[in-house]
Amino acid sequence: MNYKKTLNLPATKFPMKANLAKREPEQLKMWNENRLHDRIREHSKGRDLFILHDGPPYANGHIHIGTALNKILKDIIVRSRQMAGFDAVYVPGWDCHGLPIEHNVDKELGDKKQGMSQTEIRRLCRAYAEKYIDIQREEFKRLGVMGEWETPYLTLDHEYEAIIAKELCKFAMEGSLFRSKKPIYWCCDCNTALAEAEIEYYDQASPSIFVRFLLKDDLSGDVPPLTGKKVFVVIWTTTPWTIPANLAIAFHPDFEYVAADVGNNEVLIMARELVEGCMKTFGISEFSIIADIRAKTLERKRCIHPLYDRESLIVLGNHVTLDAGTGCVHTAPGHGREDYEVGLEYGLDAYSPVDDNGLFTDEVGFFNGQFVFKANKEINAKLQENAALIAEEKITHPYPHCWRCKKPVIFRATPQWFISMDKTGLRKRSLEEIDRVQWIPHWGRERIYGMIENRPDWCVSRQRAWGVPITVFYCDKCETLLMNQEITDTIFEQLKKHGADVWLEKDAKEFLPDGAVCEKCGNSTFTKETDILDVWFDSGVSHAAVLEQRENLKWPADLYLEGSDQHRGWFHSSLLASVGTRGKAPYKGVLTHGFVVDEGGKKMSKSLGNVVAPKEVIDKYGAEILRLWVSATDYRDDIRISQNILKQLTDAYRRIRNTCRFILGNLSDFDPLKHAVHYESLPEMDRFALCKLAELIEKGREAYDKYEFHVIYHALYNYCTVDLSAFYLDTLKDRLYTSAPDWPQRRSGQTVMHTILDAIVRLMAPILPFTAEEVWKFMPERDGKEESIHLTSLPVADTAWKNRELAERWEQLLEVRGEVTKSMEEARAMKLVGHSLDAGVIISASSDKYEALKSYTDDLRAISIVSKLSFAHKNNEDKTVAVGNTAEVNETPVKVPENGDESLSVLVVPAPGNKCERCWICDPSVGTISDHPTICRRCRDALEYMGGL
RNA sequence: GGGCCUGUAGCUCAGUUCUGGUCAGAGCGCACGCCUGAUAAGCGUGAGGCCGAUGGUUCAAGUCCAUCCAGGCCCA
Repeated sequence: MNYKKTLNLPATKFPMKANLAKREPEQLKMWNENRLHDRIREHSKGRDLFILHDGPPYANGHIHIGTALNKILKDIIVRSRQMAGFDAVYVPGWDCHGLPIEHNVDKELGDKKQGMSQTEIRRLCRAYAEKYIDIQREEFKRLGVMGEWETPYLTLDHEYEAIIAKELCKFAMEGSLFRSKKPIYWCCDCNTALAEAEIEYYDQASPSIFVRFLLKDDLSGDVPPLTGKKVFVVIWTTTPWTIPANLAIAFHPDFEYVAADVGNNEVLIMARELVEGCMKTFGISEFSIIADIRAKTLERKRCIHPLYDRESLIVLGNHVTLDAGTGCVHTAPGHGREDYEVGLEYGLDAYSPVDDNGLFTDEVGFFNGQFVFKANKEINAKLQENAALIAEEKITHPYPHCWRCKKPVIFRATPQWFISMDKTGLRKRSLEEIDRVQWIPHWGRERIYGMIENRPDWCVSRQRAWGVPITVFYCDKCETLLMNQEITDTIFEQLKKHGADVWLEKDAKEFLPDGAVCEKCGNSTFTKETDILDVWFDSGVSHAAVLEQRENLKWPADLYLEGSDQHRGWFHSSLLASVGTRGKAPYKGVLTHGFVVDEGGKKMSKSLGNVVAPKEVIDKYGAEILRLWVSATDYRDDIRISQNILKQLTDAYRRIRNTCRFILGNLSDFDPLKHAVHYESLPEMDRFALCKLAELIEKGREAYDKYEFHVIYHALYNYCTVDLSAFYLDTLKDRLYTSAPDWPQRRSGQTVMHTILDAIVRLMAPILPFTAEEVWKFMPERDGKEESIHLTSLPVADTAWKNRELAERWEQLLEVRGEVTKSMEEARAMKLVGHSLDAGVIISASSDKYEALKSYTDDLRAISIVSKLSFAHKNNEDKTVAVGNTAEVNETPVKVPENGDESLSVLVVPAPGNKCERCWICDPSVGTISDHPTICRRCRDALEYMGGL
């Protein structure tokens, strides 16, 4: 007789091989056809909302591993909150305006751009953005990210553009929007402003000049050795043409400065460290240091400009270095970024007497109308004439050039629009709001607080084409801003209807009420601003354009989740945009993740060749592996990825998958309604398994709540490996396979396995949505079984399952099992046994242990998976073993192992009796059954019960 | 150069704050062995770390302090 056929071996069509790269797209298709997302929305109507507001990725290029990480994290959160009982609506978005798109369109156009209208270029930019939105949308969907992909929010939507304008108008009406000069990169040849990204550095020869400024204020009070001397401060510059715009000289507050007497009653002030070198350059061999001067002493003292009858203020700034020059830095706030910054602190004007073509204006007198670079020579001559030029050389250094025409660019102050941080208390209110937000990790608070505390006013204007215009008017005569509710409403309606292009196409008067006059000077003609807005303003108002607009969302959001760089970016601009107009932060919580780096912790770069593309991972392993990777790491730090790490994750995935598969195989004949065994009737071991499951569920739920997914990954994985595969399921096999199908010990095991699988599949669903769904479909049908795992909820642990006393008892049994397996290994090494069922075990225990364990003899035998297990008393004095009934053993004991636990030792012997052909357990009853001489009594009973006899 | 953060076995993570002492752990991987009734599976045993480095505080430091090194993000 073929007894194998009488066993209940696992049977399932659930494939062992995941074949994710192929199966995932099919699953996606199916979800799409079944309108799963819509069903989930309907299903959760009326629940509390949980809103994770999507930070819009930039609609340019394919997604990279960092974008994938971000979106998967969001998806895990949305799915887990959904399954925790919320209505978690996720509306993805895209950031569509801005320089990179315009720049790429520019590049594609080349010379064709000449003669094209602003509107035509904008149309191309729009098409470009839309193209990449479609590409990225598919890429995100492929990751298994669920959301309203059919109706995402786009910053280029007409309504969104209208809201951008409307929010800006609020700032204008409130009085925090103002116009002021600020230096920017400017190409005199292309006649255009340039962004940082459009600058290319090439080496260039420049003049290098040292100029002395006569100190106007008398310093002899503070520094007596200077009494009666002519004191000069010496500066160095490579752009003589900015000397006419000099308004200050900057000193470092911490450097040491000295006064060097160079004879002729003249004294030069420079940084001590640079004196020697400079004097050589100047050709001055005879000099003596006559005083040390602290920078603080010089602060706010005044020098006389070498060319004009004007003062130059001495200021302090940390940007001053000792790398070159004199340690006293020529400062023209209209022509340098740091100059501008330090100028702001001292209330200096961003003076820039240069026009769009790079020609000096008539303000500068002598050089009026000259091109700045050409004027260098003449300026030097003039300085020479005024005895201010101490030295003149040539220097080759990297200098910024225009990306398009490759000509050197200049830094030049032009009028820009700003949102003031302090005029209306925006800074103060924002700082207060920061403390009302939950920052995860907690240090996010320090980071953004420091930034808001120290940042300058927000420059919101850009001189570009692809963006939302700054929809304001200012008086032609006095430049006063004109803005009121009526104008705001008109602008909003116009943009909502026609998009932002309408601002360029229509005349100013179409937006202005009849008879509008400047409230300051009464003039009735106005300039329509044509600058566009900083794209950070676009995305910064998403709370208004999305959260407030859509009925299924709410304001403020529960959570914003982006990389930690967004403390400076979106979290920052969103906070300002919201506090400035609503007085409150647009989010209750902000979660940040780190950046993806390689296995060595180095950032990814093409040159290092360590870039991992999401597509490659998906094609090779599947999106589930990428998702598992996201869940496995503590994303608050940098996140490492490598082939090695992915390999490990595929192993882990297989283990989880196989565990599910094994359970499914053993549930093939299980109907939960008919066969489930009540908790009270379960054997202790099964109740212990449920106790472990309860621990897992609680840990998992708590971890989801705290967004600590790596805790779930580890808990789930360890549970599958340690608690299930290596213990419970392995032990259960005998019961499942050899019992008659309906025997209670088998149904008990199935009941518990079904409960376990139901729980772990729910627990993994937010992380592994594809696999969870696949398993779900193979699970036994029952009344009320949802059609999709994603329509269910997270598992709940029955309070009855938690039984500490029982758990402690069984942890002890597991320890004994550990002793047995150790001893088994020694017996194996001696070739005494192979399969553990070949062995019998005699455990010698001290009296207390003996009493505690004796009644668990059968359980211990089962969990040790040996054929026979018996107990003997142990004599602690002489460490000899008294085997109770040696007749059972038949063979000479091999060894008394020196176990770590002195009170317990294990003796492994060949199992008594013959091996049952059916259940493989050695038992004396084998051979005693006349019709079935190769099986044991238990198997005979099973066969009889099944009607096989 | 400044701000914020990170550094425990080959890998992924526990343990690290307020609350210093039985705290050096888990799983994987690896090595060796077993099984062939989860089989492109399953089980067992074992080896692996001077807790980034150096100083300090303390009776006692992975845990507190300082400095340094390496790395990340954001600024300059």
